[in-house]
Amino acid sequence: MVAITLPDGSVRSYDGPVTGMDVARSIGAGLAKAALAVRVNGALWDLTRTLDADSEIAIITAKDADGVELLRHDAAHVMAEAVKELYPDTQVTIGPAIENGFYYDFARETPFSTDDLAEIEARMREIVARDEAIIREVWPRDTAIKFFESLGEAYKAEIIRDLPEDQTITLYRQGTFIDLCRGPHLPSTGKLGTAFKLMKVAGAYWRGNSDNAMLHRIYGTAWASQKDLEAHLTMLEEAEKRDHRRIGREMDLFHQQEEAIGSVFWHTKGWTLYRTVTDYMRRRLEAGDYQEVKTPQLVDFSLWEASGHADKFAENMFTIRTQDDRHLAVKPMNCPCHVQIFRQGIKSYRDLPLRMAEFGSCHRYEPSGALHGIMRVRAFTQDDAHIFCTEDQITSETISFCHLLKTVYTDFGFTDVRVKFSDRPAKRAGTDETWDKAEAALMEAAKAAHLEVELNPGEGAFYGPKLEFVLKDAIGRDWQCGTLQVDFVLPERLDAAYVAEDGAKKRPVMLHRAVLGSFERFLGILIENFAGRFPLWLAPVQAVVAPIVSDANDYAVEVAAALKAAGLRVETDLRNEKINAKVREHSVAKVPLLLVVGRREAENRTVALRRLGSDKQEVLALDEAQAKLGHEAVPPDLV
RNA sequence: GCCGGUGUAGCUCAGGGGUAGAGCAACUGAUUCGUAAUCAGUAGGUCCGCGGUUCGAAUCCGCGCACCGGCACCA
Repeated sequence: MVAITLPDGSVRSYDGPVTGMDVARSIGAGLAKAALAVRVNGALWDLTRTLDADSEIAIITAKDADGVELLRHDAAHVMAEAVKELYPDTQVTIGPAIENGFYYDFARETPFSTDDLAEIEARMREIVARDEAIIREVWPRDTAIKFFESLGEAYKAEIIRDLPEDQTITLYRQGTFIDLCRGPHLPSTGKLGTAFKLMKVAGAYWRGNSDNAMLHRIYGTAWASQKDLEAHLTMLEEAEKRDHRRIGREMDLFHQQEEAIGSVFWHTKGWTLYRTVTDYMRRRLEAGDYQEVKTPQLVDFSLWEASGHADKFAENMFTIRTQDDRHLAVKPMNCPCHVQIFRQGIKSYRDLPLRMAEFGSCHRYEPSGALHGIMRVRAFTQDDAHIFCTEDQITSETISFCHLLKTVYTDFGFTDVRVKFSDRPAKRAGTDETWDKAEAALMEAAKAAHLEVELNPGEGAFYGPKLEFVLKDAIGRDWQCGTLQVDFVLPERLDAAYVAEDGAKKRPVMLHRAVLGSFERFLGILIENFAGRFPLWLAPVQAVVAPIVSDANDYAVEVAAALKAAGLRVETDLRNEKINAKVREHSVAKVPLLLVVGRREAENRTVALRRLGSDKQEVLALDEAQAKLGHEAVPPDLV
């Protein structure tokens, strides 16, 4: 007898061993048809695996997140089968499910072209129609290695060799295709359905290491239903429409050109946005008792050697040999310079915590392939600060930083924030004892700040562990912006010290922190998050006054002056165009407020206000509009 | 940096060994109009750059550059 407990708590008994499929069938034909896999005591299993002990199980269908993930994983296998049928000389490597879809990496001489995708996808649909049973097989390790080698599948053989000795080796067979896989899988290829699409080809290094061979990756997307697939494709189109490079051009915010690769030419409207953000941050920093500084662009290379940055990042620094044979670097970051300011004069424990902020203009020679609009550039400005403090102050400083961060993100409209904890990387400065101390201190501070952190092993900075703050935008994409890093190493290397209560010389701890990251990138994120439709306080042009007839021009100019006096960024549109055209153009230009004035308004000293995104009008007295809109346009920290 | 793709007017794009094309935008003129495109006309090009093939190259070939999508990188 086997007793099976279902998620609702009910228990079913079966004579002898049963499979997940047997249980699903005994519950109902509909469920049996929809079943993709089964969760057994918390682990996902194939439906065909035998349950020979009492278990708690749940039948997984495409309605479960796990079910969709299995679907995507199967899509990868079906794609591999299709590729092997069409191009038998191709080796298969790995092919996991990922967010929204799947990919598979193939090794072959000739890369796939986008034109091949249609053919591969058509073959995948045939394989789904064949409804091949997917069968799990357990193989002895050595036999499996020999088998894959005999097929010429060197990568698969290598994967098995690297698996732990005690790992069960499972292969999955569908039709004539057989693949090494941990599983589980759907019962047959037909269960995959038709809601998938191959998206793009790309290069990818074997095992993610750039020293290894480049494989050819095909990305696809797969969903539980055609409707979900279409919704996803629509979302991608929407994402493309909010591309910051496109909106930057359309709204005349900035441009980039060949003569200054990886740099931004900010146009007046973009720079207005930029200044609005920096002005806001400056006020927040002042309120948080930071002191602002400015440090040199060109710094002798020896300082970067002393800090340890040269060891790791020399190739990514712009350097200069001067006429008098000095070796300078354009600063790639601000921390060593801040330590130089800290070192001026004698610092006492009474000076701590000392919060030193800089809108630090930095240059890094980023690899050409990394550049991306204004999001990843070679010239950028960080909202950087270093907090020099004692070990005892790490917790309280972390708490107040988290407060600042939350306030700022909320003001910019981001409320969904995740936190990652990145600990020691393989290549690092400082002793293990120092790292133990730094990691423990940061973790404790994170707990005290009531943060729920996800572990991100091995991803810390070379000088210390870090918290990374990831925010979610309006269409669900993640952006890593804020960071807080604990550093016991740099103060030592650059000889920063303060005099403690007992008169002894001590090392401060440095907390490296940024809220936005870089202004360039953050503005890119803002542009994409709002799709250019900025909240009033951020909009480069907040209001346009548009007369209907030229008789109202003088009054329009007067209205604009009144709004300007109330602190708004306002333009007039006196062109000899119909009001329809003006409404359309300023709506397309994403101007939040449109004030239309005709003869009626000029006579009554009113304005007809139309807000972006609405086709309704509100007629207000000019005085009233001035007060009301002036109030609405105030940045959130000044309300 | 690596793999693949793209590069034609300000923008979106068509064309393709024989005088460079459209729509929108721009400019000029007319129109004074009540909430998402008024009409007419004019002008606009190193077809990414450099070399090669050819009587002739924007088109074919080679090299380079930039950008786009990934990978790797991200102090």
